Amino acid sequence: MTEANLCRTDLVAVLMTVRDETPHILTLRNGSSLPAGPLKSAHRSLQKGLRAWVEQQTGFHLGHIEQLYTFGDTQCEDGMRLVRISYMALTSTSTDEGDWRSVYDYFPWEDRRRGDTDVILTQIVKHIRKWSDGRSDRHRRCAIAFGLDNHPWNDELVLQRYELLWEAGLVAESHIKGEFILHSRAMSDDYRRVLATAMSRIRARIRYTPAVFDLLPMHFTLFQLQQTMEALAGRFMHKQNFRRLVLSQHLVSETGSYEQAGQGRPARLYRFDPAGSENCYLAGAKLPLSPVTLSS
Amino acid sequence: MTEANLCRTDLVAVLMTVRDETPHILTLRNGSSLPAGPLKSAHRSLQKGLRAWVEQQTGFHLGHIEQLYTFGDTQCEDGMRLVRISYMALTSTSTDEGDWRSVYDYFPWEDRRRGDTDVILTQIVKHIRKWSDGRSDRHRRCAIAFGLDNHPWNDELVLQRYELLWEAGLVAESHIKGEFILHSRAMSDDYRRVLATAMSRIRARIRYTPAVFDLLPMHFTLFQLQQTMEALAGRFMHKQNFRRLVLSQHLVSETGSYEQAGQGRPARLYRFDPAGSENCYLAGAKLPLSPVTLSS
DNA sequence: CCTATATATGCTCATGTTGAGTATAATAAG
DNA sequence: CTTATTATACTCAACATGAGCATATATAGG
Repeated sequence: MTEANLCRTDLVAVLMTVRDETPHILTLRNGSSLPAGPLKSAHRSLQKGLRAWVEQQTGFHLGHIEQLYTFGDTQCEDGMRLVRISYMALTSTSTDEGDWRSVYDYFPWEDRRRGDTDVILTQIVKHIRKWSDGRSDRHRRCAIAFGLDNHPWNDELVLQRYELLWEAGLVAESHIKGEFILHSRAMSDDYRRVLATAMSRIRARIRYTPAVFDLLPMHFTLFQLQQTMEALAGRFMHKQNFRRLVLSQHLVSETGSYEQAGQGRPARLYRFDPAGSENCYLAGAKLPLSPVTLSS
Repeated sequence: MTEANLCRTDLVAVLMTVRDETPHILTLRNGSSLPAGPLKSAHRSLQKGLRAWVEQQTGFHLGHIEQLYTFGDTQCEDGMRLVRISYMALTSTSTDEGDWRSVYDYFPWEDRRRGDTDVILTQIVKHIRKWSDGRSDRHRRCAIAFGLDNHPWNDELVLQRYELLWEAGLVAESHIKGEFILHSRAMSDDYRRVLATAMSRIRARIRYTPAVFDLLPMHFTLFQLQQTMEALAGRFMHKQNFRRLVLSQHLVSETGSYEQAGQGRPARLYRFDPAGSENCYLAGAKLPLSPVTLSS
């Protein structure tokens, strides 16, 4: 009964930072792999183990760490199952060391800030429509994922989009060989799916947790904050409204000093204010709850 | 280097349903354990393996299945690490078979619909204030988790609350022996933490995915839907506004028939409408994004 | 010094969403 | 017929959001 539950277990890390207004990840083997290694039993929790392992290997200080997903689909040569536990870790440390690559090399269709992304998407739509032709379930999934038929573009659906492209044979990793492969960087061992999971997760996280601040220096301008959000979301935001939103939540407080002037009026510098972070529900519980209060 | 990554791997399932306006879970060993078993290598993906395993063991049809978290803290007798991959599964099948128990037996403080929950919470606050006395970080965590100091009660923080109680030595499973233990049902092997994770997750899920409908029969009234949500959230909702919200999202469509009248005016019966489910962001992306549309 | 340009910041306003009710409709029980 | 009970419809103030205009403060070039 219990002889079958021995598995090889690996940790996989998506180490993310934002530089040059673009999210970057640490890669290995010429961009085709993510940092991964066997689970050592030295640490009490997996999370602590991962932190220690990555910090030791890379020398970076890690901010927010989050477990993503545990994959068990892979079979080893020896017939044993390989379980891979994936994590996302954020860092603001930017070094030239290590092979950092833009996330959008792997998902060019996810950066809606570039004007030419529409060209890629038009291409995708053409092929994916062919794949979903006559299958209403596929058609609906595509419409929702890619924002067709009056559906809005939902930037959090990175994983759904990647899986559709995989199913339709439009990426190199796919199990079927389509006659057309999208121009984008591939990865081995399904690591690109792990990366898609990470992007979905971070795009969701920045909305209602203060996770972005782990990607910023101690002091920053509101526009730097905005640009970091934009880099992750792959979308432009309305500058004045972004200010209003952030300031109204008291997520940041003024440092009193100003940015080293470049062009134009110098911007105020702010720091993250943890005291306001519990209000960081930019989105949030919109159920029509009746109020509940407890007298402390 | 690779000799250390052999682990025992177990699947753990939180099988949830709602009956009698209360969320229930399937338990074992007199309520002290959850269904768990070794990972068999028969199935291609973990998710499919779990579904087959639970459906075979229990005979229930499972709706929404979701991976919760992978725990690696446990050490076996033989020195090998035990990795436990936990899942939540929803079912609307209600049978008398199996040892189903109310979730609120394990977390009485989470059901804010009962008037006497305030008594429990007052008790908790008394002890937890003592524990956090003079430690501002602890004080802040408690305030946010338990809705003190003008913080609103956030029903999604089930796990945070449980972990605080655990740290403070107020639950039986705790590593430290407090002089006071809260009246609530305990579990072995940290299963209660898994359950807390599941409750946190489902309370988040019902807000912006149509997961609730997996807990309802095919046809239902709006008030049944509301009561199911209330059971999970542990909160009462405003009836008229709940209707408005659900109907405005086109999440349901009328069946044309009416409930078998009990008291009062008979209620219309509805069914879930998957066509509207992509609008199920009751909460959602409230970033001030600039609009993006793609001409299909 | 004056002007053009660039950026930051402040403010307005129409529209939509939410919280908290009041009002009305349709049934059962007495 | 009256009352109790539940379902459903509608109102209204407060607040949040999307979109844009207006002003402030810097640099660069004449």
